[in-house]
Amino acid sequence: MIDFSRPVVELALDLLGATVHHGVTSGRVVETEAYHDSEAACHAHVGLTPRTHVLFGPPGRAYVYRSYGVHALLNAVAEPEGVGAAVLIRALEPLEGIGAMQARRRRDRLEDLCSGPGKLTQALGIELSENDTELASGPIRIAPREGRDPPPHIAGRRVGITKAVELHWRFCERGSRFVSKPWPPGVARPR
DNA sequence: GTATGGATCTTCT
DNA sequence: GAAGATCCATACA
Repeated sequence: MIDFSRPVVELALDLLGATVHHGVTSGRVVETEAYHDSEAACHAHVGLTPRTHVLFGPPGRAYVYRSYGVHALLNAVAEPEGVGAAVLIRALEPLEGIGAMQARRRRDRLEDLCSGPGKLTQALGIELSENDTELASGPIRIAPREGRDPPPHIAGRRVGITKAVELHWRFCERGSRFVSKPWPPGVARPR
């Protein structure tokens, strides 16, 4: 089992290589970002609101919210209840249900299916109604990776934020073709 | 190949 | 009324 109550940066590393299942589709996590209420980029930084109460709730639940009015983004709530923290799942390597993903995404290339936080929710069919569901028993499930240690990875700046950009809380599996872009400055793109 | 702007909605000012 | 943890089509080099 994954211990979602761990410190959020540790959990972000723990989720690299884990598998996300939803319906007939699944994918291997190759990119994550950590968010914590102590830093300004986190939604929970503003405190407890109707939007952020899931982040402050018990660990191991899904926080799904709408981004830019268009996309659903999937997070795993971390740290003990009362702390607002979550790991954003930013990219997956498609494993099962690839035909369904291709149909939902209207794209054929595997690299175009889950290489971004809005893309993977579309590919897996994850919706806002699944906000605040249990990751152990709900529609979205996350299975731990094989092996104890995280795969080789690169830490860098988080993407698409303007606050707390100095924190290197983004983790990419080294060498994966399925991570999102752009790459953070100063990090060579693997191929 | 890079650059730009539109879509569209929840939250907070 | 503005901003935002994004993606994609289009324009141009």
